[in-house]
Amino acid sequence: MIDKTSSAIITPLSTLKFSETLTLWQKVHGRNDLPWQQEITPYRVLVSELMLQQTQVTTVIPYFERWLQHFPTVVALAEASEDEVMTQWQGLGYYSRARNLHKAAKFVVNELNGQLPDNAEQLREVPGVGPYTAGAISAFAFNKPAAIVDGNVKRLFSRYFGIEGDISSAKVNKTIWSYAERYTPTVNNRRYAQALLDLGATVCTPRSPDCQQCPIRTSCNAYATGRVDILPEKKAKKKIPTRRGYFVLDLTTDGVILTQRSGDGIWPRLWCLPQILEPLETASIHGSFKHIFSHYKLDATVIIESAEQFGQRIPLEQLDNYGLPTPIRKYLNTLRV
DNA sequence: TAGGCGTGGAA
DNA sequence: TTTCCAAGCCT
Repeated sequence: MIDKTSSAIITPLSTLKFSETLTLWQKVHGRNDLPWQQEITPYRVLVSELMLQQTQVTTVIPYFERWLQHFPTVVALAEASEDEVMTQWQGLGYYSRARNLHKAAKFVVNELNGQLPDNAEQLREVPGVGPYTAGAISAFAFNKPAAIVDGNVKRLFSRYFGIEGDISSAKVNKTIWSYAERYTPTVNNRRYAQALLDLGATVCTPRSPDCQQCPIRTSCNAYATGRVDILPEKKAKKKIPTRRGYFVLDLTTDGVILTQRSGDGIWPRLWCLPQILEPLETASIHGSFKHIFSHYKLDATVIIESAEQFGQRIPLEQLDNYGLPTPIRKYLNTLRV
């Protein structure tokens, strides 16, 4: 006897059929020419995964290529200076990732005999490697069974299984991980993991998903119930505040005064114009710029003032050897013309 | 546990 | 112009 209430609800594919369908789809429609998918090594996967945290593929590609030129091996990275590391990372954002990657390289060389572990549990001990990245390295670098849950998987699974509730909540997160683990195949994990990300990034997109191209739409809960545009559920975002900032410009023919910021707050360990709380009444304004961070807007004023005591003078021609925040670099570049 | 932490591309 | 948000992690 068929239960009328449940017969209206779509039935998910079996775990085996699910992974097989996605894997076959990926082979034809997925991304298989990304730089970190060639000459696969644990180090290359580690670098790519740290760079890809909250950052789009097209943004990462040039940084990844340059990084591998400068730091070809995990040993080379472990032996590099912090300034070299920050210089190579400058412009990519979320700079704690750069320090974590540097720490990770030292950790691998000094504590792990130069070898990344192949399982998620041990990978979690590596600096900068969280639950997603641990699974990703296990699957991508070693082709081992490992669950991965990132923004793509959350969106894909919340729609496919019809999971309601705030997608950022701990409860829903736990539910998604549970599905992710249950549906992880025992073979072809590299391609299966790539399939999840590719499907989420190119078909099951946040806005205007292309359901007609989806290989699992006939068993998708959201598609069957007309909730593709409703799931995943997100709570309203708070408006970000605006903060005012004052930066000191002390420029002579010998160069500009820069100071290395602390490890706390925004732009940790990057070189920057000295920042002050309040300018003197007599200070003259050189210019201004605005910048938008993830959590606040910066309305910056650049003051002309002596700043010898705040930092060191650096010739403009040598700026490329220092890691500078993007808006500061852009501002200084306007002076060099 | 919720907020801090960048930047740029796309609609 | 505004808004969203992207292969998250750390504290």
